[in-house]
Amino acid sequence: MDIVPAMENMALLFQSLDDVTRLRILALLLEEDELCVCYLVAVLQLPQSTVSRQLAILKNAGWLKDRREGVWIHYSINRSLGAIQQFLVPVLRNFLPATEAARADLERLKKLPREGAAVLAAPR
Amino acid sequence: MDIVPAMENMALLFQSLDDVTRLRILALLLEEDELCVCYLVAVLQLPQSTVSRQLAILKNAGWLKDRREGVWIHYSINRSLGAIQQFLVPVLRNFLPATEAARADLERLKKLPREGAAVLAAPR
DNA sequence: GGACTATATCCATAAATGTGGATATAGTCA
DNA sequence: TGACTATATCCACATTTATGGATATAGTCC
Repeated sequence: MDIVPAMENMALLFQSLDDVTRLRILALLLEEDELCVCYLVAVLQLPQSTVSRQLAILKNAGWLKDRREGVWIHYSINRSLGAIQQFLVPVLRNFLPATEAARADLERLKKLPREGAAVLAAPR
Repeated sequence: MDIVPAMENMALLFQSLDDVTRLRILALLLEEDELCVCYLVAVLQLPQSTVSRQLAILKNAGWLKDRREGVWIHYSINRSLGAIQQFLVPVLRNFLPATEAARADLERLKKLPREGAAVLAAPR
């Protein structure tokens, strides 16, 4: 990783945003501080393997950070983003929440039991 | 095309930026008002079919505009960009020219005979 | 019309990417 | 230890995308 991002890295960064599932995840995490994978699976209504893979891609691209708490792994927006990403966050904040997909996801999230409560048969 | 861009369209927009060749073209056209395909082929040092195809993708994504002048077709940045693209242009302006690839391309462009002159056996 | 050139499109192929079920890993609780 | 759960990773498959040579299209000049 150089000081000046190479063009190749810029392309990879944009590539990390070219998938609807990834954008849906980012839209959710721009609103909610932190979400565990099981919440995301419930909200996105996609197979767990799919969600997990896309989370890994976003984390790998530097967008996300994860934190383990027992069995759960919570994902959140990385606070120390790269230079380009810092420019892109306002773009995402401006346009993602206005999309129908993001609106529907947030709606679904609000209907779920709050953090700490069991979502999908969480450990007692 | 809705007033509010759908998430799918956002993904497609980012996808149009996920290729190094396309970023190189945009970097050039952010500096130079207009360039014909033959110039781009000479500067990018790629097969004409490859350049032409990527130009079509950028044009289709709304980034570029083309103008025919005889046999030549000149491409330039579309001045009426979509809302998201208007946000993205400053990002591109900030980061693309600093890359080594863009610097080398501009260098190569400066060494070519100026517009109006023949580049590669242009018609007399 | 014929020769020539710039550009777009076609085509077959190779490489990359997404998908979701199955499996592996790791933590919790009794 | 054993049962259970959350998450990551594996795998086979389908889809998409990029590539560049070949060909088609269209304009220019004689």
